[in-house]
Amino acid sequence: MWCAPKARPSALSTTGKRGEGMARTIAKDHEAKREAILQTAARFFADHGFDRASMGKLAEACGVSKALIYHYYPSKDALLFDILDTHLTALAEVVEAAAAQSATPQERLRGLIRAVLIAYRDSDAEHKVQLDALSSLPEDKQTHLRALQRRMVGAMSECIEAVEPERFSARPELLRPVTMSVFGMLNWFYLWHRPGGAVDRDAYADIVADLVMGGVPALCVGEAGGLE
Amino acid sequence: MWCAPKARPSALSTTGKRGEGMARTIAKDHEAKREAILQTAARFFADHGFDRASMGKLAEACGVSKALIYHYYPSKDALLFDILDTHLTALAEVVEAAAAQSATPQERLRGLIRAVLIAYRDSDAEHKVQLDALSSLPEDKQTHLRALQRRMVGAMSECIEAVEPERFSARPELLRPVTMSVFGMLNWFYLWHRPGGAVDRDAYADIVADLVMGGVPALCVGEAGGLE
DNA sequence: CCTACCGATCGGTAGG
DNA sequence: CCTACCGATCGGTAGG
Repeated sequence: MWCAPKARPSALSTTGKRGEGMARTIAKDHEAKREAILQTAARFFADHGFDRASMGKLAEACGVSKALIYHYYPSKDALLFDILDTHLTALAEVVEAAAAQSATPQERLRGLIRAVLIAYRDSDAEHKVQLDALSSLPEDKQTHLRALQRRMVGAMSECIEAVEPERFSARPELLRPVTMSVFGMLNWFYLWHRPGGAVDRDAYADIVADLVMGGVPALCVGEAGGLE
Repeated sequence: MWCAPKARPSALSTTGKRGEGMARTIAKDHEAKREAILQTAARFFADHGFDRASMGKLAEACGVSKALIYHYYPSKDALLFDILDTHLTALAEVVEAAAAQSATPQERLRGLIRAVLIAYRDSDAEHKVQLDALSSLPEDKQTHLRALQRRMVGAMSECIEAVEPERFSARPELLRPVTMSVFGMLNWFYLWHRPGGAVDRDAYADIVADLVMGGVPALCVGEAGGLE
Protein backbone atom coordinates (compact mmCIF):
# COMPACT_ATOMS: atom_id res chain seq x y z
CA MET A 1 0.00 0.00 0.00
CA TRP A 2 2.94 2.34 0.33
CA CYS A 3 5.25 2.36 -2.60
CA ALA A 4 8.64 3.90 -2.35
CA PRO A 5 10.07 3.78 -5.83
CA LYS A 6 12.58 6.52 -5.28
CA ALA A 7 14.15 4.89 -2.29
CA ARG A 8 14.47 1.59 -4.00
CA PRO A 9 17.91 0.52 -5.14
CA SER A 10 18.34 0.41 -8.85
CA ALA A 11 18.19 -2.71 -10.97
CA LEU A 12 21.93 -2.79 -10.79
CA SER A 13 21.86 -4.26 -7.38
CA THR A 14 22.81 -7.87 -7.01
CA THR A 15 19.33 -8.90 -6.15
CA GLY A 16 18.07 -7.40 -9.33
CA LYS A 17 18.64 -10.59 -11.23
CA ARG A 18 15.94 -12.24 -9.24
CA GLY A 19 13.52 -9.70 -10.37
CA GLU A 20 11.58 -8.02 -7.68
CA GLY A 21 13.89 -9.18 -4.99
CA MET A 22 12.28 -8.51 -1.71
CA ALA A 23 8.66 -9.26 -1.70
CA ARG A 24 6.61 -6.27 -0.88
CA THR A 25 4.83 -7.19 2.28
CA ILE A 26 1.16 -6.59 2.00
CA ALA A 27 0.26 -4.20 4.73
CA LYS A 28 -1.01 -6.04 7.75
CA ASP A 29 -3.91 -3.71 8.11
CA HIS A 30 -4.75 -3.69 4.43
CA GLU A 31 -7.78 -5.86 4.91
CA ALA A 32 -8.81 -4.03 8.04
CA LYS A 33 -8.68 -0.67 6.29
CA ARG A 34 -10.62 -2.01 3.35
CA GLU A 35 -13.31 -3.28 5.65
CA ALA A 36 -13.47 -0.01 7.51
CA ILE A 37 -13.97 1.81 4.24
CA LEU A 38 -16.61 -0.72 3.24
CA GLN A 39 -18.61 -0.20 6.40
CA THR A 40 -18.30 3.57 6.40
CA ALA A 41 -19.29 3.65 2.76
CA ALA A 42 -22.39 1.55 3.41
CA ARG A 43 -23.48 3.97 6.13
CA PHE A 44 -22.61 6.99 4.03
CA PHE A 45 -24.38 5.74 0.93
CA ALA A 46 -27.41 4.82 2.99
CA ASP A 47 -27.56 8.24 4.63
CA HIS A 48 -27.03 10.39 1.56
CA GLY A 49 -28.18 8.16 -1.27
CA PHE A 50 -25.71 6.46 -3.54
CA ASP A 51 -25.93 8.98 -6.36
CA ARG A 52 -25.71 12.09 -4.22
CA ALA A 53 -22.90 10.71 -2.13
CA SER A 54 -19.70 11.85 -3.75
CA MET A 55 -16.47 9.96 -3.40
CA GLY A 56 -14.80 13.09 -2.11
CA LYS A 57 -17.26 13.48 0.73
CA LEU A 58 -17.07 9.78 1.45
CA ALA A 59 -13.30 10.04 1.76
CA GLU A 60 -13.80 12.89 4.18
CA ALA A 61 -16.21 10.78 6.23
CA CYS A 62 -13.64 7.98 6.26
CA GLY A 63 -10.89 10.36 7.26
CA VAL A 64 -8.78 9.40 4.25
CA SER A 65 -8.10 10.83 0.85
CA LYS A 66 -10.24 10.07 -2.12
CA ALA A 67 -7.20 8.56 -3.78
CA LEU A 68 -6.90 6.00 -1.01
CA ILE A 69 -10.37 4.72 -1.64
CA TYR A 70 -9.46 4.34 -5.29
CA HIS A 71 -6.46 2.37 -4.15
CA TYR A 72 -8.80 -0.24 -2.69
CA TYR A 73 -11.60 -0.04 -5.21
CA PRO A 74 -11.29 0.74 -8.90
CA SER A 75 -14.61 2.54 -9.08
CA LYS A 76 -17.60 3.75 -7.15
CA ASP A 77 -19.58 0.88 -8.62
CA ALA A 78 -17.01 -1.68 -7.47
CA LEU A 79 -17.33 -0.34 -3.95
CA LEU A 80 -21.11 -0.57 -4.16
CA PHE A 81 -20.89 -4.10 -5.47
CA ASP A 82 -18.63 -5.21 -2.62
CA ILE A 83 -21.04 -3.74 -0.09
CA LEU A 84 -23.99 -5.61 -1.55
CA ASP A 85 -22.16 -8.85 -2.29
CA THR A 86 -20.82 -9.07 1.26
CA HIS A 87 -24.22 -8.25 2.69
CA LEU A 88 -26.29 -10.61 0.55
CA THR A 89 -23.86 -13.50 0.82
CA ALA A 90 -23.99 -13.36 4.59
CA LEU A 91 -27.74 -13.05 4.48
CA ALA A 92 -28.22 -16.01 2.17
CA GLU A 93 -26.09 -18.16 4.45
CA VAL A 94 -28.02 -17.14 7.54
CA VAL A 95 -31.32 -17.84 5.85
CA GLU A 96 -30.32 -21.21 4.46
CA ALA A 97 -28.92 -22.29 7.80
CA ALA A 98 -32.13 -21.35 9.55
CA ALA A 99 -34.19 -23.10 6.89
CA ALA A 100 -32.20 -26.29 7.41
CA GLN A 101 -32.93 -26.52 11.13
CA SER A 102 -34.65 -29.67 12.18
CA ALA A 103 -37.76 -28.64 14.02
CA THR A 104 -41.45 -28.48 13.41
CA PRO A 105 -42.34 -26.48 10.29
CA GLN A 106 -43.86 -23.82 12.52
CA GLU A 107 -40.77 -23.49 14.66
CA ARG A 108 -38.53 -23.46 11.63
CA LEU A 109 -40.47 -20.69 9.91
CA ARG A 110 -40.55 -18.61 13.08
CA GLY A 111 -36.82 -19.14 13.52
CA LEU A 112 -36.14 -18.16 9.94
CA ILE A 113 -38.14 -14.94 10.19
CA ARG A 114 -36.37 -14.13 13.42
CA ALA A 115 -33.00 -14.85 11.85
CA VAL A 116 -33.67 -12.47 8.98
CA LEU A 117 -34.68 -9.62 11.27
CA ILE A 118 -31.66 -10.21 13.47
CA ALA A 119 -29.40 -10.27 10.43
CA TYR A 120 -30.95 -6.97 9.37
CA ARG A 121 -30.17 -5.44 12.74
CA ASP A 122 -26.56 -4.68 11.92
CA SER A 123 -27.19 -4.23 8.23
CA ASP A 124 -29.72 -1.46 8.04
CA ALA A 125 -27.34 0.58 5.95
CA GLU A 126 -26.52 -2.24 3.55
CA HIS A 127 -30.20 -3.06 3.26
CA LYS A 128 -31.07 0.51 2.38
CA VAL A 129 -28.26 0.76 -0.14
CA GLN A 130 -29.51 -2.42 -1.75
CA LEU A 131 -32.96 -0.97 -2.28
CA ASP A 132 -31.56 2.35 -3.39
CA ALA A 133 -28.78 1.41 -5.75
CA LEU A 134 -28.74 -2.25 -6.76
CA SER A 135 -30.51 -1.53 -10.00
CA SER A 136 -27.93 1.02 -11.05
CA LEU A 137 -25.23 -1.63 -11.25
CA PRO A 138 -24.24 -3.20 -14.59
CA GLU A 139 -26.36 -6.14 -15.56
CA ASP A 140 -23.88 -8.94 -14.84
CA LYS A 141 -23.25 -7.62 -11.34
CA GLN A 142 -26.96 -7.38 -10.79
CA THR A 143 -27.45 -10.94 -11.96
CA HIS A 144 -24.99 -12.22 -9.41
CA LEU A 145 -26.62 -10.30 -6.58
CA ARG A 146 -30.13 -11.24 -7.57
CA ALA A 147 -29.12 -14.88 -7.49
CA LEU A 148 -28.27 -14.39 -3.82
CA GLN A 149 -31.64 -12.79 -3.25
CA ARG A 150 -33.27 -15.72 -4.98
CA ARG A 151 -31.60 -18.15 -2.61
CA MET A 152 -33.19 -16.27 0.28
CA VAL A 153 -36.58 -16.25 -1.35
CA GLY A 154 -36.31 -19.95 -2.15
CA ALA A 155 -35.48 -20.90 1.42
CA MET A 156 -38.29 -18.78 2.78
CA SER A 157 -40.69 -20.21 0.25
CA GLU A 158 -39.94 -23.79 1.25
CA CYS A 159 -40.38 -23.00 4.92
CA ILE A 160 -43.73 -21.38 4.28
CA GLU A 161 -44.90 -24.23 2.11
CA ALA A 162 -43.98 -26.78 4.76
CA VAL A 163 -46.35 -25.16 7.24
CA GLU A 164 -49.41 -25.85 5.11
CA PRO A 165 -48.38 -28.33 2.41
CA GLU A 166 -51.91 -29.41 1.45
CA ARG A 167 -53.14 -25.88 0.95
CA PHE A 168 -50.23 -24.94 -1.27
CA SER A 169 -50.47 -28.11 -3.29
CA ALA A 170 -54.10 -27.25 -3.89
CA ARG A 171 -53.28 -23.63 -4.73
CA PRO A 172 -49.61 -23.56 -5.75
CA GLU A 173 -49.94 -20.09 -7.24
CA LEU A 174 -50.42 -18.71 -3.73
CA LEU A 175 -46.94 -19.61 -2.53
CA ARG A 176 -45.09 -16.87 -4.32
CA PRO A 177 -47.39 -14.02 -3.27
CA VAL A 178 -47.39 -15.23 0.33
CA THR A 179 -43.61 -15.49 0.32
CA MET A 180 -43.32 -12.01 -1.12
CA SER A 181 -45.76 -10.74 1.48
CA VAL A 182 -43.41 -11.94 4.19
CA PHE A 183 -40.46 -10.22 2.58
CA GLY A 184 -42.58 -7.13 2.19
CA MET A 185 -43.22 -7.08 5.92
CA LEU A 186 -39.58 -7.76 6.76
CA ASN A 187 -38.02 -5.41 4.24
CA TRP A 188 -40.35 -2.59 5.15
CA PHE A 189 -39.46 -2.85 8.83
CA TYR A 190 -36.50 -0.47 8.80
CA LEU A 191 -38.68 2.31 7.40
CA TRP A 192 -40.92 2.60 10.42
CA HIS A 193 -39.10 0.89 13.27
CA ARG A 194 -37.60 3.16 15.89
CA PRO A 195 -35.17 1.46 18.27
CA GLY A 196 -36.41 1.64 21.81
CA GLY A 197 -40.04 1.45 20.83
CA ALA A 198 -42.62 -0.90 22.20
CA VAL A 199 -41.97 -3.50 19.52
CA ASP A 200 -38.44 -4.72 19.06
CA ARG A 201 -37.14 -7.06 16.40
CA ASP A 202 -37.93 -10.27 18.22
CA ALA A 203 -41.43 -9.11 18.98
CA TYR A 204 -41.97 -8.10 15.38
CA ALA A 205 -40.61 -11.44 14.17
CA ASP A 206 -43.33 -13.12 16.21
CA ILE A 207 -45.97 -10.83 14.78
CA VAL A 208 -44.93 -11.64 11.24
CA ALA A 209 -44.78 -15.35 11.99
CA ASP A 210 -48.20 -15.24 13.63
CA LEU A 211 -49.71 -13.31 10.76
CA VAL A 212 -48.49 -15.73 8.14
CA MET A 213 -49.15 -18.93 10.07
CA GLY A 214 -52.52 -17.72 11.22
CA GLY A 215 -53.35 -16.17 7.89
CA VAL A 216 -52.45 -18.94 5.48
CA PRO A 217 -55.21 -21.26 6.74
CA ALA A 218 -57.62 -18.38 6.19
CA LEU A 219 -56.70 -17.93 2.54
CA CYS A 220 -59.93 -18.44 0.73
CA VAL A 221 -59.77 -21.53 -1.40
CA GLY A 222 -63.22 -21.26 -2.81
CA GLU A 223 -62.99 -17.99 -4.69
CA ALA A 224 -61.30 -18.22 -8.02
CA GLY A 225 -58.42 -15.88 -7.43
CA GLY A 226 -57.65 -13.58 -10.29
CA LEU A 227 -56.66 -15.63 -13.24
CA GLU A 228 -56.36 -13.25 -16.11
CA MET B 1 -45.01 7.24 -25.43
CA TRP B 2 -42.93 10.36 -25.12
CA CYS B 3 -39.66 8.85 -26.10
CA ALA B 4 -39.89 9.57 -29.80
CA PRO B 5 -39.63 13.27 -30.46
CA LYS B 6 -40.46 12.86 -34.11
CA ALA B 7 -44.10 11.85 -34.00
CA ARG B 8 -45.80 13.14 -30.96
CA PRO B 9 -49.54 13.13 -30.73
CA SER B 10 -49.20 14.98 -27.51
CA ALA B 11 -50.20 18.29 -26.12
CA LEU B 12 -46.62 19.35 -26.17
CA SER B 13 -46.25 19.39 -29.92
CA THR B 14 -47.81 22.78 -30.61
CA THR B 15 -44.37 24.30 -30.88
CA GLY B 16 -43.76 23.60 -34.51
CA LYS B 17 -47.06 24.96 -35.71
CA ARG B 18 -47.01 27.98 -37.94
CA GLY B 19 -49.82 29.87 -36.38
CA GLU B 20 -48.59 33.22 -37.62
CA GLY B 21 -50.96 36.05 -37.21
CA MET B 22 -52.55 34.46 -34.24
CA ALA B 23 -52.20 36.55 -31.17
CA ARG B 24 -50.47 34.89 -28.36
CA THR B 25 -53.15 34.00 -25.95
CA ILE B 26 -52.67 32.65 -22.54
CA ALA B 27 -52.05 29.14 -23.58
CA LYS B 28 -55.22 27.17 -23.29
CA ASP B 29 -53.18 24.03 -23.11
CA HIS B 30 -50.93 25.45 -20.46
CA GLU B 31 -52.35 23.15 -17.86
CA ALA B 32 -52.39 20.20 -20.24
CA LYS B 33 -48.73 20.70 -21.06
CA ARG B 34 -47.82 20.98 -17.43
CA GLU B 35 -49.62 17.75 -16.69
CA ALA B 36 -47.97 16.00 -19.61
CA ILE B 37 -44.57 17.05 -18.29
CA LEU B 38 -45.57 15.90 -14.83
CA GLN B 39 -46.50 12.43 -16.01
CA THR B 40 -43.52 11.99 -18.27
CA ALA B 41 -41.23 13.15 -15.49
CA ALA B 42 -42.69 10.65 -13.04
CA ARG B 43 -42.03 7.82 -15.48
CA PHE B 44 -38.59 9.14 -16.35
CA PHE B 45 -37.52 9.65 -12.74
CA ALA B 46 -38.82 6.20 -11.85
CA ASP B 47 -36.93 4.54 -14.69
CA HIS B 48 -33.61 6.30 -14.26
CA GLY B 49 -33.60 7.34 -10.63
CA PHE B 50 -34.23 10.93 -9.63
CA ASP B 51 -30.61 11.88 -9.14
CA ARG B 52 -29.31 10.27 -12.31
CA ALA B 53 -32.11 11.67 -14.42
CA SER B 54 -30.94 15.00 -15.77
CA MET B 55 -33.32 17.76 -16.72
CA GLY B 56 -31.81 17.80 -20.17
CA LYS B 57 -32.58 14.14 -20.77
CA LEU B 58 -36.01 14.56 -19.29
CA ALA B 59 -36.68 17.43 -21.68
CA GLU B 60 -35.55 15.19 -24.52
CA ALA B 61 -37.92 12.48 -23.35
CA CYS B 62 -40.71 15.06 -23.26
CA GLY B 63 -39.84 16.34 -26.71
CA VAL B 64 -39.41 19.89 -25.46
CA SER B 65 -36.58 22.15 -24.50
CA LYS B 66 -35.19 22.15 -21.03
CA ALA B 67 -36.08 25.81 -20.78
CA LEU B 68 -39.72 24.97 -21.29
CA ILE B 69 -39.71 22.71 -18.29
CA TYR B 70 -38.22 25.55 -16.27
CA HIS B 71 -41.00 27.71 -17.52
CA TYR B 72 -43.44 25.46 -15.73
CA TYR B 73 -41.37 24.51 -12.73
CA PRO B 74 -38.78 26.68 -11.02
CA SER B 75 -36.54 23.77 -10.12
CA LYS B 76 -36.05 20.05 -10.36
CA ASP B 77 -37.14 19.76 -6.74
CA ALA B 78 -40.36 21.64 -7.43
CA LEU B 79 -41.14 19.18 -10.19
CA LEU B 80 -40.47 16.27 -7.85
CA PHE B 81 -42.65 17.83 -5.19
CA ASP B 82 -45.55 18.28 -7.59
CA ILE B 83 -45.29 14.64 -8.67
CA LEU B 84 -45.42 13.39 -5.10
CA ASP B 85 -47.98 15.87 -3.85
CA THR B 86 -50.40 15.04 -6.66
CA HIS B 87 -49.85 11.33 -6.13
CA LEU B 88 -50.17 11.28 -2.36
CA THR B 89 -53.12 13.63 -2.26
CA ALA B 90 -55.08 11.40 -4.61
CA LEU B 91 -54.02 8.35 -2.64
CA ALA B 92 -55.03 9.81 0.70
CA GLU B 93 -58.45 10.68 -0.70
CA VAL B 94 -58.96 7.21 -2.12
CA VAL B 95 -57.96 5.61 1.15
CA GLU B 96 -60.11 7.83 3.32
CA ALA B 97 -63.09 7.30 1.06
CA ALA B 98 -62.68 3.53 1.25
CA ALA B 99 -62.24 3.70 5.00
CA ALA B 100 -65.48 5.62 5.35
CA GLN B 101 -67.59 3.01 3.58
CA SER B 102 -70.39 1.61 5.61
CA ALA B 103 -69.99 -2.13 5.64
CA THR B 104 -68.81 -4.79 8.00
CA PRO B 105 -65.32 -4.13 9.31
CA GLN B 106 -64.11 -7.11 7.31
CA GLU B 107 -65.59 -5.88 4.06
CA ARG B 108 -64.33 -2.37 4.69
CA LEU B 109 -60.78 -3.52 5.30
CA ARG B 110 -60.84 -5.73 2.25
CA GLY B 111 -62.20 -2.86 0.17
CA LEU B 112 -59.57 -0.50 1.47
CA ILE B 113 -56.73 -2.87 0.64
CA ARG B 114 -58.19 -3.40 -2.80
CA ALA B 115 -58.55 0.35 -3.31
CA VAL B 116 -54.91 0.94 -2.46
CA LEU B 117 -53.68 -1.69 -4.89
CA ILE B 118 -55.94 -0.36 -7.64
CA ALA B 119 -54.75 3.17 -6.97
CA TYR B 120 -51.21 1.89 -7.27
CA ARG B 121 -51.97 0.36 -10.66
CA ASP B 122 -51.58 3.61 -12.55
CA SER B 123 -49.09 5.09 -10.17
CA ASP B 124 -46.23 2.64 -10.20
CA ALA B 125 -43.91 5.38 -11.38
CA GLU B 126 -45.03 7.87 -8.75
CA HIS B 127 -44.80 5.19 -6.08
CA LYS B 128 -41.26 4.33 -7.04
CA VAL B 129 -40.21 7.97 -7.15
CA GLN B 130 -41.66 8.43 -3.70
CA LEU B 131 -39.51 5.67 -2.27
CA ASP B 132 -36.48 6.82 -4.20
CA ALA B 133 -36.49 10.55 -3.75
CA LEU B 134 -38.89 11.82 -1.11
CA SER B 135 -36.15 12.05 1.48
CA SER B 136 -34.02 14.26 -0.73
CA LEU B 137 -36.58 17.05 -0.60
CA PRO B 138 -36.18 20.01 1.77
CA GLU B 139 -37.60 19.37 5.19
CA ASP B 140 -40.76 21.47 4.94
CA LYS B 141 -41.75 19.81 1.69
CA GLN B 142 -41.13 16.43 3.27
CA THR B 143 -43.27 17.36 6.23
CA HIS B 144 -46.21 18.17 4.00
CA LEU B 145 -45.91 14.90 2.07
CA ARG B 146 -45.42 12.78 5.16
CA ALA B 147 -48.60 14.24 6.56
CA LEU B 148 -50.41 12.81 3.54
CA GLN B 149 -48.77 9.45 4.17
CA ARG B 150 -49.87 9.63 7.78
CA ARG B 151 -53.48 10.14 6.71
CA MET B 152 -53.25 6.89 4.75
CA VAL B 153 -51.68 5.05 7.64
CA GLY B 154 -54.27 6.39 10.03
CA ALA B 155 -57.19 5.29 7.88
CA MET B 156 -55.69 1.84 7.42
CA SER B 157 -54.98 1.58 11.11
CA GLU B 158 -58.56 2.31 12.06
CA CYS B 159 -59.88 -0.23 9.59
CA ILE B 160 -57.58 -2.89 10.97
CA GLU B 161 -58.45 -2.08 14.54
CA ALA B 162 -62.18 -2.32 13.80
CA VAL B 163 -61.78 -5.93 12.69
CA GLU B 164 -60.57 -7.08 16.10
CA PRO B 165 -61.26 -4.28 18.57
CA GLU B 166 -60.94 -6.40 21.72
CA ARG B 167 -57.57 -7.77 20.74
CA PHE B 168 -56.13 -4.37 19.98
CA SER B 169 -57.53 -2.82 23.11
CA ALA B 170 -55.81 -5.60 25.03
CA ARG B 171 -52.56 -5.15 23.11
CA PRO B 172 -52.64 -1.62 21.66
CA GLU B 173 -48.95 -1.74 20.81
CA LEU B 174 -49.70 -4.35 18.15
CA LEU B 175 -51.77 -2.02 15.99
CA ARG B 176 -48.90 -0.07 14.54
CA PRO B 177 -46.75 -3.06 13.58
CA VAL B 178 -49.72 -4.83 12.03
CA THR B 179 -50.66 -1.70 10.08
CA MET B 180 -47.09 -1.34 8.87
CA SER B 181 -47.05 -5.01 7.92
CA VAL B 182 -49.98 -4.39 5.62
CA PHE B 183 -48.25 -1.42 4.01
CA GLY B 184 -45.12 -3.51 3.70
CA MET B 185 -47.05 -6.12 1.75
CA LEU B 186 -48.76 -3.51 -0.43
CA ASN B 187 -45.75 -1.29 -1.04
CA TRP B 188 -43.54 -4.24 -1.90
CA PHE B 189 -45.98 -5.50 -4.50
CA TYR B 190 -44.60 -3.56 -7.44
CA LEU B 191 -41.15 -5.04 -6.94
CA TRP B 192 -42.17 -8.62 -7.70
CA HIS B 193 -45.48 -8.38 -9.52
CA ARG B 194 -45.40 -9.07 -13.22
CA PRO B 195 -48.55 -8.13 -15.12
CA GLY B 196 -50.12 -11.14 -16.71
CA GLY B 197 -49.02 -13.48 -13.97
CA ALA B 198 -51.20 -15.89 -12.09
CA VAL B 199 -51.96 -13.36 -9.35
CA ASP B 200 -53.33 -9.99 -10.35
CA ARG B 201 -54.00 -7.02 -8.12
CA ASP B 202 -57.46 -8.06 -7.01
CA ALA B 203 -56.28 -11.55 -6.18
CA TYR B 204 -53.37 -10.16 -4.23
CA ALA B 205 -55.65 -7.77 -2.38
CA ASP B 206 -57.62 -10.78 -1.19
CA ILE B 207 -54.48 -12.57 -0.12
CA VAL B 208 -53.35 -9.58 1.94
CA ALA B 209 -56.81 -9.18 3.45
CA ASP B 210 -56.98 -12.89 4.28
CA LEU B 211 -53.52 -12.87 5.82
CA VAL B 212 -54.25 -9.97 8.10
CA MET B 213 -57.80 -10.95 9.05
CA GLY B 214 -56.82 -14.56 9.56
CA GLY B 215 -53.54 -13.67 11.20
CA VAL B 216 -54.61 -11.06 13.71
CA PRO B 217 -56.68 -13.52 15.77
CA ALA B 218 -53.58 -15.72 15.87
CA LEU B 219 -51.35 -13.02 17.33
CA CYS B 220 -50.00 -14.55 20.47
CA VAL B 221 -51.12 -12.65 23.51
CA GLY B 222 -48.82 -14.34 25.93
CA GLU B 223 -45.49 -15.95 25.25
CA ALA B 224 -46.39 -19.00 23.26
CA GLY B 225 -48.06 -18.77 19.92
CA GLY B 226 -51.76 -19.20 20.10
CA LEU B 227 -52.64 -21.22 17.07
CA GLU B 228 -55.79 -23.16 17.07
C1' DC C 1 -1.15 8.33 0.07
C1' DC C 2 -2.02 13.63 -1.48
C1' DT C 3 -2.49 17.69 -4.60
C1' DA C 4 -3.57 18.91 -8.75
C1' DC C 5 -6.12 18.50 -12.20
C1' DC C 6 -9.08 16.47 -16.64
C1' DG C 7 -13.34 15.88 -19.78
C1' DA C 8 -18.25 15.78 -19.17
C1' DT C 9 -22.06 17.04 -17.50
C1' DC C 10 -24.93 18.90 -13.89
C1' DG C 11 -29.09 22.24 -12.59
C1' DG C 12 -30.33 26.52 -13.75
C1' DT C 13 -30.53 31.14 -16.40
C1' DA C 14 -28.97 34.66 -19.69
C1' DG C 15 -30.55 37.64 -23.90
C1' DG C 16 -33.84 38.29 -27.47
C1' DC D 1 -45.29 45.57 -22.95
C1' DC D 2 -46.92 40.90 -22.35
C1' DT D 3 -46.52 35.56 -22.39
C1' DA D 4 -44.37 31.79 -24.40
C1' DC D 5 -40.71 29.90 -25.57
C1' DC D 6 -35.54 28.62 -27.75
C1' DG D 7 -30.35 28.25 -28.60
C1' DA D 8 -26.56 28.88 -26.06
C1' DT D 9 -24.01 29.02 -22.17
C1' DC D 10 -23.31 30.17 -17.18
C1' DG D 11 -20.53 28.89 -12.59
C1' DG D 12 -19.67 24.73 -9.98
C1' DT D 13 -18.78 20.08 -9.17
C1' DA D 14 -19.03 15.20 -10.30
C1' DG D 15 -16.18 10.67 -10.77
C1' DG D 16 -11.87 9.36 -11.76
